[in-house]
Amino acid sequence: MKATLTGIITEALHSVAADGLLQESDITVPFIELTRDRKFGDYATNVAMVLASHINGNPRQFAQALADRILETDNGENIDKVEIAGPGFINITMSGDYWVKAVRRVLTEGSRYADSNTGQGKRVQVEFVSANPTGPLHVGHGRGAAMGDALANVLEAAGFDVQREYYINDAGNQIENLGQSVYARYLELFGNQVDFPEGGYQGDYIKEIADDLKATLGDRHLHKSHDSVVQEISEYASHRILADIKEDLEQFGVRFDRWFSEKSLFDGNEVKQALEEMESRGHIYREDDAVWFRSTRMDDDKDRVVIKADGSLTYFASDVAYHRNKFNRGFERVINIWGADHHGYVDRMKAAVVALGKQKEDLQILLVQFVNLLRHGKPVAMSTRAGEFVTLREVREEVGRDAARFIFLTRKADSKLDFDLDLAKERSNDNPVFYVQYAHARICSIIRNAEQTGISLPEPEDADLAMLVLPEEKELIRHLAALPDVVDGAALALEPHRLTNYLRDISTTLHNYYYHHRVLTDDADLTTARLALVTAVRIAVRKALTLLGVTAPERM
RNA sequence: GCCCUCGUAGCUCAGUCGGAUAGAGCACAGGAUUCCUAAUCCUGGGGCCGCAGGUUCGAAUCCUGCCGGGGGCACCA
Repeated sequence: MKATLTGIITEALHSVAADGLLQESDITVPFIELTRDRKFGDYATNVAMVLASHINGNPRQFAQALADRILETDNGENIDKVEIAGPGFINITMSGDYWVKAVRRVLTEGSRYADSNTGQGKRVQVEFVSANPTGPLHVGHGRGAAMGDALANVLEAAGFDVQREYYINDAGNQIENLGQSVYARYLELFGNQVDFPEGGYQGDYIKEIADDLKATLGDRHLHKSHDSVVQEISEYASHRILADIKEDLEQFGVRFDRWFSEKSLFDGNEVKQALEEMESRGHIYREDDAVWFRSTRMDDDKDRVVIKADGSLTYFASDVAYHRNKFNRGFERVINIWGADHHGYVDRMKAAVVALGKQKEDLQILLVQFVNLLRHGKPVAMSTRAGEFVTLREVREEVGRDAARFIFLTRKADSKLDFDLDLAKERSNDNPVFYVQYAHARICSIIRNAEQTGISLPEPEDADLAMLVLPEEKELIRHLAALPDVVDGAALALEPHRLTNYLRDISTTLHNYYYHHRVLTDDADLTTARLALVTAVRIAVRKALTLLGVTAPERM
């Protein structure tokens, strides 16, 4: 809806420029915001002040001239009133007709409401979770999963062509380490005394895998050579863990378009090709028997080794190959969601992307901060090393998928998150998930009651929406009209948490309205209008919840 | 030591491209239900936006320095 206003103001600016008050070339897209205080009207723009340095005379005078043109341009169609305030704000009050159209649009567009073409079909890849298949997903991965999935949804709604990908680190030493760990536990099951590998995986799940190995294969592995056994067990264990990860993510409502294997990069010789490309572009040198990437040229702290002195490749080398592969697949933008512990990796990865001929901005890296789990108000101790951690599965089974996803998305990625397990389970207004879902269920309940008494949901054009004159109704409509901007903003800023804030706000407004006014009244026309309004609110709430990957229950 | 990041109400946090009197939830205090779900609503107190400079008509927001929390600094994965 704001687009209408943007168009009007832009046209008015050109008109003012034609009068000689402004250079045509100084015109930019005007910034318009929904006012936070109704006494400033519905929308406000600061263009007059922004352009202050380009005009003769003071901003207020310029604002007045522009205000006149705005009214002229609109010709009474959408705008009621334009006022100049403060240092040169232009406050605009929209007409009742404008708001009627806003509601009607929600009803007409339904689940497509708030979708936009901002992304213009640009191909974007979102890579997230990508946990090593060496252990179960923990809570931190859950936050990354919720974040990546919601972000992908939001980008899709904003008109981007999105692909969701999980990168499987199935080629490194950690897989071997996993195999060694399982092998050690396996030997123990046959009474053999073994030294558990240093830095091996400690969790109970390792013993479970060893148990299963014994159950299915008996002592077969006891008699093979150490190396071949470890390789076999590594593969078995990592496949099994990956299957569990996939199962977890599915239960969590997160799906991927592609599971990309690191090993495939080696099999396809792509790591070597990537390094050759970097070399041909002049970013590689040799020193101390190792091969280096001159990443300092691209703002990194220090140069990075890609081939070690012993001839083996670094983990970073395959990451370079992976990112080269991504861009070769035609993605214009690549977004990685990493745990905050990968912080130190950002600069070198961006350097690599630049070295491969892309722009620094083509790769965006979102660092997701740690989750601080609380039980009875106290932090739950976690240590991945010692195998003491709360898994995503445990949290999901305890608090439910909706609560977990919603809470993970209440904060922006780079701030730490307190996750109160007790609160997440609570069925009270303290629990934001229930609060929002209840708003949706409440509307559904009203609609059910209406249908039971023979009132059917109105068609958008049948309701006389001009009857919605209460301040609370106007507030609801303003929230409805804001959703497209919230979705676009969340997509462009990569901040899905804006939607959780939005949901809380519109839910508060709905609960307030519900408490003070009845939807189903004795006045048939008024009832129809109010039913149309709450139906529109239901559409908006459901849309926002869906983008976050949270269900919108019809009854609770 | 160097780099990144955060610092906003007692607590947890929003704050859109730099705008008008900085917002919300929790907690605390008080109140609301003959009627569509009380999993709800209303009212209230609460602030040196870490500190100091700078840029600007205007700074929580941008720049510099300092203080404090967190993270990162491998020929580890």
